[in-house]
Amino acid sequence: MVQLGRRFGTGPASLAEMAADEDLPRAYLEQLVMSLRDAGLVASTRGAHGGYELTRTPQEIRMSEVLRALEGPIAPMLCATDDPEHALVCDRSSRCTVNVLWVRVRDAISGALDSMTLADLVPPRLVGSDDLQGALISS
Amino acid sequence: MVQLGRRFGTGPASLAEMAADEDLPRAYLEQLVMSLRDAGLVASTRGAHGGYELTRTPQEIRMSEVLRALEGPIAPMLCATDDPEHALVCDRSSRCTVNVLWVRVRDAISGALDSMTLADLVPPRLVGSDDLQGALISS
DNA sequence: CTAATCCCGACGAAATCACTCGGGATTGAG
DNA sequence: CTCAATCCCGAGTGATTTCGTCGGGATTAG
Repeated sequence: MVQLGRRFGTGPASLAEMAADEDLPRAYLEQLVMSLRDAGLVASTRGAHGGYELTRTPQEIRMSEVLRALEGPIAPMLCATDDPEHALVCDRSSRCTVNVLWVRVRDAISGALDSMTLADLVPPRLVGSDDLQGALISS
Repeated sequence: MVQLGRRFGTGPASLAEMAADEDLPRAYLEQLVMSLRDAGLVASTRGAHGGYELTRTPQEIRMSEVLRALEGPIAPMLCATDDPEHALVCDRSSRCTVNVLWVRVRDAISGALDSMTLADLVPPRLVGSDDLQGALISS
């Protein structure tokens, strides 16, 4: 996703390119990207010169969305999951008082993940190139 | 630990008792308790009528300590671990910008875990017993 | 002495993770 | 039209972790 964030606006990037850049096996990367596509975070273009690209700007993509797409609902424990669909009541729930702890932990994680967007992780362009002369002063 | 918190001050509890109360296999519970003992959270008494008990009051035991004892250092990823001993720099660290995210997540988890003590999870004694008549009004 | 209890190392089944494999479907370029 | 590039997708694999079992030794109260 950071890859795609960096290339945002320059057209689709193929799996082969990304795999080379990130030094990940192409077939594995494919699986990950399919999850991201299913979640609506990236769009694919099929056929020659196809590839993947973000469906929104990096600023608009919260890391919580990315993580949920890749790893499923945020849930430090089964009894404290994000997703009401998969809410699971364990058979100990009557006696068990620990659930409130996991809910707090989950909310802490969600908060941290919600507070960062993909843009926060896309490495800033290195200064020094001549098209950015005023950048240091103006920012 | 919640078990032991409830029994705090009433002498050691044996594995057999706790296993029955919590409906966990005794042999497995044993492993967990050994970790807690190694971490100094519980003390053991050997021999007949032996067992385990907390070494501090429930109020003095942070849940972060319990979790670290049972699950190891708090680390959503290897590159963002709590414990400087086991700090591991992954071979992608030069290109990878995601580390800051994991550090934030880790700190969020640590914060949540530090903010709760075992006492927060020990179920309050049920009211209605005659030695607590004024409790409802005074609280 | 003996029964209750902790101590401890080894083993095992099931789930998960990171990944591979093989082939089918779609599309742009020549 | 054809072909190469590319996405689509289900199935399989090996390492690791998790949750648990097993068997026996050491210690101590009664």
